[in-house]
This record gives sequence, C-alpha cells and structure tokens, in this order.
Amino acid sequence: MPRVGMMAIRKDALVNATISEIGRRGSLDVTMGQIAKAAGVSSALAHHYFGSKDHLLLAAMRAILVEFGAAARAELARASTPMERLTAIATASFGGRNFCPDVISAWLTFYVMAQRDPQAARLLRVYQQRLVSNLIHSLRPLTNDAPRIAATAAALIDGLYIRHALADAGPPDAEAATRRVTDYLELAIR
Amino acid sequence: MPRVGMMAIRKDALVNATISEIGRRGSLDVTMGQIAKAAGVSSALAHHYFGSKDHLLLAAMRAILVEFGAAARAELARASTPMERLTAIATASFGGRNFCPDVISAWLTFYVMAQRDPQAARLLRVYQQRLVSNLIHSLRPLTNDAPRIAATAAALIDGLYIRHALADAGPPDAEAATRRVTDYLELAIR
Amino acid sequence: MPRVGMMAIRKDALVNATISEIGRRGSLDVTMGQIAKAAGVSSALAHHYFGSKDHLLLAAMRAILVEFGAAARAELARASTPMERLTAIATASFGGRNFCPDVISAWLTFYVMAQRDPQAARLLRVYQQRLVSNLIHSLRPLTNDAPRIAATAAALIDGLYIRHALADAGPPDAEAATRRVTDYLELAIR
Amino acid sequence: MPRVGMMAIRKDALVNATISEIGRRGSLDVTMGQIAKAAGVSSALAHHYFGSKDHLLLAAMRAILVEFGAAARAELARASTPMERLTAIATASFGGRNFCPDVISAWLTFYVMAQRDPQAARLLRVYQQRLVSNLIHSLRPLTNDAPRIAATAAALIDGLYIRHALADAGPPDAEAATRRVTDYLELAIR
DNA sequence: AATGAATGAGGATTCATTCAT
DNA sequence: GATGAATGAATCCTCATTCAT
Repeated sequence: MPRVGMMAIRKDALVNATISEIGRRGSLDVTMGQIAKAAGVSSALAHHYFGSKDHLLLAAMRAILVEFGAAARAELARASTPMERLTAIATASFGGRNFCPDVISAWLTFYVMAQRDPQAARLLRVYQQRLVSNLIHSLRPLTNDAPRIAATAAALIDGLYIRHALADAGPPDAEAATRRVTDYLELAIR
Repeated sequence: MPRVGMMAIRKDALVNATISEIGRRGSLDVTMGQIAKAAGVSSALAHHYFGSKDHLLLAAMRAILVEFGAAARAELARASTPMERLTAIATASFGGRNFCPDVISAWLTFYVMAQRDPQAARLLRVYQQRLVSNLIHSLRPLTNDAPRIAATAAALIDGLYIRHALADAGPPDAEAATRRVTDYLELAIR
Repeated sequence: MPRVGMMAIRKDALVNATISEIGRRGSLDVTMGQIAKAAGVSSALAHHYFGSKDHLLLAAMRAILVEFGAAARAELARASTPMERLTAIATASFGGRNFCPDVISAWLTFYVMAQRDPQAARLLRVYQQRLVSNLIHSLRPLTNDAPRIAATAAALIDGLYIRHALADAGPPDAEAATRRVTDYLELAIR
Repeated sequence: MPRVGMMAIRKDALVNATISEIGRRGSLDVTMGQIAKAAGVSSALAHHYFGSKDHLLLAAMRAILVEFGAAARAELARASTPMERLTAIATASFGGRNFCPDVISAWLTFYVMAQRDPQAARLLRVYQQRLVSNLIHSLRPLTNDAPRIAATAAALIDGLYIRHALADAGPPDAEAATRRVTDYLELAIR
C-alpha cells in the first residue's frame, strides 16, 4: 500500500539491510536481491532509489562513516582535557554499533571496494584523515611528536578492527580494544 | 636430477598469477579466466589442478603465508639479541614481496574470504598466532608484559598494512612502516 | 467557448512527446518513462490515458498520418491541373513537419512496429493506399499506365525517406526530394 | 560433444539464426536467448563468440551486405553492355535470399539500428554508396545525368524493399520489383 | 486529474565448471 | 597433459504496468 513519503523510509531500510547482509554473509558478494529481501522490498525498488548496486554500497558506507562521526563528536563533547579527548576518540572508534561483527565485516568490505572504486577510496580516506587529525589536535598540547603518534594510533585502531573481523570468539571486546589504544597513547606521550 | 613435472610448474604459475591478478585488479572478483590467461594456460587446466576456484585462492594464500614465514625465519636467523629479533620480525613483515601493492591487495582479499571460508580463516589465524608467538617469544626476556605488547604490535602491523592498501601515493614505504613498529616496541619495553 | 479538458491537452502532449522522443533517440526503444517525462507528466498518467505503450505508439502514428493527410489535402486544394496535383502530392510528402529527422525516425520505427502489430500494419497500409490512389487519380488524365507509375512513384517517395533517415549531413533537403519525384513523374507521363 | 573447429560453424549458425529470427519476429527485439535457441546453442555461447548482442547484430548485418555484394558481382560478371549491367544490379538487388521476408525485415531493422549505432550506420552507408557508384558507373556511357539518375534508382530500390516489408500478400515478387527499376532506368536514359 | 510507490517479468551478460577430444 | 567447446545458474538492471492515495 503505497504511501507518500516512503522514499526516506525505504532508503534507510535498504542501507541498513545492506550493512547487515554484508555482515551476515561476510562479503561484497551480497546480491541486490538479498539486500532487497532483507529490507522487505523488491530489488527493482532498490534500483529505483539508488540507481545501481555500487551506489547503494556507497550509501551504506557513507552511513557507517556518518554514524562513526556522530559518535566521535558525541564522545568528544563530553571530554575536557586533552587526554580525555584522546580516550573519547578511542572509545568512539570501538563504541556503538561500530564494533559489531556486522559493521566490521562491512568495513572490511569497503576497504576492498575502495581498491577499485575511486569514490569509495575517497570516502575511506576522508575517514582516515579525520581520525588522524582528531588525534593530532588532541595530542598537540601533550607532545611535540603529535603527527607520528597519531598515525601510529590510527593504524593501531584499524589493525584492531581487522583482527577482530577474524576473531572466532563471540562478540568483539570493545573495552579491551579501547584500552589497548589508550595504553599506547599514554605510553607515547609520557 | 629429477625432472620437475609440468604439474609443479603449472601450479606455481597459477598461484603466482592468482596473486598478481588479485593485486592488479584489487579485488576478489578475479575470474578463473583472467588468472588462467595470466598464467598462460586454459582455465580448464586450472580446474584440473586445483579442483575449484576456492582451492586455488586458498593455495595462493598459503603461498603468501609460506613466503612470509620463510622471510621471517631468514631474518630471525641473522638476529642474536632479543631486540634484534623483534626488529627482524618487523622487517620481515614489510619486507620482500610482502609489502607490494599486489600482495597487500591479496591480503585484504583473503581477510574477506576468511569471513565465509573456514579454511581461509584458519589459515589466517595460524599466521596471526605465529606472528604473535614470535613476538612474545622475543619480548619475554625484555618485559613481563609480553603477551599484551605482542598483541598490540601485531595489530599495529596489520593496521599499517591496511592503511597502505588505501594509500594513493606510489609504492608503500616499507622502512617507515618497520620503524613505526620498532619505535612502538622500544617504547613499550622501556 | 468549450473549455478543453485536461485530457485532450495531456493526450496531445503525450503524442507529441512520443514522436519527438522516438526521433531524438532514433529507435523504438523509447520508454514510457522518457515519453512521460518529456510530456511533463508521470508515466502512470500515460497509461491512464492510453492503456498501454502500444496504444500510445499507435496514437502517435495516427497523428503523423493525419497530419500528413491534412497537408496533402491542403496542397491539393490549391492545385487545378493534373500535373499541379501531382506536384502537390510530392510537396506534401516532404513538406511540413514530415521531413524532419524526428518524423523520419518515427516513420521508420512504425514500419518496424508494423512487422509485429497488425493494427500498425493496417494503419501504414491505409497511408500507402491513399498515397497510391491519390497519385493514380491525378495520373489518370495524363497516361493510361497510371497504376504502375503511381506504384513506382510511391516506392520512390518511401525510398527517399529511408535514405534520408541515414544521411549524416544536416537536415534533409525537402525541395531536392520533391524535385526528384516530380522529375520522375514528368518523365513517366511524357 | 565438443569438437575442435566448431567456432566457424557456430558463428555461421548464430548469424543465420539472427537473421531468420529477426525476420520471423519482425523486430530488433529479438533476444539472445531466442537467437541462441534457434542456432541450437546456449545464449552463453553466443556471447562467448560475439561478445555482445550488438556485435552479433552487426555481424548479421555484415553477412547480409556481403551476400548482397557477392550476388551483385556475380550478376555483373555476366553482363557485357551498360544496359545489361544496370539490369544486373537491379536483379541482384532483389535476387537470391535478399528479397525474402526474413531479410527484408532484418534490413529494416538494421536501418533502425543505424539510428543509434554509428558502426551500423557506417555499414549501411557503405552499401548505399556502393550501390550508387555501381549505378553511376554503368550509367555513364548512356547519359550525362548519371549521378542524379543513379540516386533516384537507388532510392527506388530501397523504397521497393520497404514497401514489400509491409505487403501482406505472400512472398515478394522479385521480378516485378526488378522490372520496376529497369523500367525507370530505361525511361531515364532515353 | 494525477502521481509516487512498488513490482514481476524478462533480458544481457558473466563465470565457474564440465567434458570430449 | 592440455584445451576448446559448451552450459546452467546467477546477477544486475530495465521497464511496462498496477494501485492506493
């Protein structure tokens, strides 16, 4: 029963379905049919709204990145000291829906997509740069080696992600991952 | 002098072609046809030798892991002090053919494959565990926090890999990556 | 003054859009969506008014044929001698909007449609017969071989159309085409 | 049961199937599946050999054009006087397999295809030019108005084709069509 | 009168895989 | 040992068409 204003609802549903299906199946080889079914619509509608599979994938990626950005901003808002800010960034990285197997899988998948899709690569680089510059900004008052430490911390975060994508033992431990990053940062600025 | 059969030659060619094609195209979406052509044989032969695409992919993965293991052992053989051993591991991680865009892409791809193929996952976990236990072994004389530091260093290595998979600027800088890891290790054991 | 309902306006707009879109894209592969958009309405409305794509195509065809018929009648009304009547028919064939690339393309398309749609075939045959009988009627006073000459002239007209559908050089030259037909007719009745 | 050397056989079969299916269905809307089935192979094989539907269509077009060219040459070889040459051209135009409903339909279809495919347009123009220049060459000794007469005759030939594409009465009458053309030519050079 | 929403059916194309030679 | 031939199954995508509003 078609109602007016379904577009936004359907788009959201499709984006979410994309993420969860990628997560569930653990690969880019999700078909539009699977995604559409998971969203409760026909694959034709998915095309109608997104134009192509790549566009839908990109939209899903963007959604994850946006969500991560929002989480980061929220955490940062509560921080006052530089060190608190650093902890906030680490917490945001592994917090919320970010560190679920679903999203980790999707993340990995996007890295792969970025290998051939310039737009995906751009999107991912924006995320990376934002992460690094957030870190640098907070590190600056604490050390004069901010850029290098930030780069290392960023790589560490990505590495922890990837390692968890492979872990067989239940849900990933966000706290442990966060602590690993903050431990490094504390060590580095001392 | 035992004459090497065609089989071994072809298998090698196919495995190498697999790696380089994955690298060149930057995705799992390499077709058997592409691989076979790159190896100079028919795709039917690839099946004849490997049974299926997944098996060939797995063989390629195994080859990369073996090569990495050999490099690591070679580096370690030249090391005498614990710190030298740690540096050797880092060097091996980013040395040889390991840190070429080709191999990084393939690596990424294998992580994705591991999401759905248990055998691939197992293979990758073996690598991870070996890396970690190598690190632990070398760290033990230097610190009593070896497991944690090793885990962090391993994640850092993986993170540096992934970050380089996305870098747009020419060939990855192996030395810089190595230094980043040794810097962390030195910091951690101090 | 009877106010024309929306229906007539929309139907006209759709028919015109059909012709111009067929012309613009040069093929039957025009979609209802394209036509509807060009007419400034939704594709659902096009269905509402015409029932199906075939019906709309048929209506467009009919419109072209009607327009051609009107042009022919108008030219004929001004003619008094048999030879003037023949010239009038030729002029009408290539005059007005008839000889624009748009309409030529549409014409071609209708010929193709007629291959499978009996109604379209019937429509086209009506046009052909009218053209031939117009020619015969005007030739009768001038020759006793009217039917054959008329048939040849009609084929010549169609042939000139089709040749111009392919010409790459700008807009078709209506005058030259007309002259070619009258030249033949003058030759034939001499 | 795969045998070596099937390629040429299959390609031929597919090209013929393309022509006959276009003819049978009377439109470009023939599917690869229909063509392939008519050729007794899978649609995948058709793609394997021709790369795409457009390429197959083009190949079919080329085949018709080649066949026509061969017929024309054969007829011309038997002609000695200029007038005989002209008759030969007309005969070839409507002779052989050329004037079957199948081929006429295909021909029409190619005209439509030429509206959007530059390669198809080029092919068709080559045919047209060859026809015209053949005519001019043979007309030259007989008149000093060769180009104009040739152009008219060429258009007439195309027109007769198109008119026969629509005729409902059984197989087209090649002789009558030929005579119509030669009648015109005789008239024109007198 | 008019449309956004939605879909089923179908089409081109790709690809891993099999098989006879 | 090696390959050309061949295909079934699957995927993305398009489009005419329907329907509730």
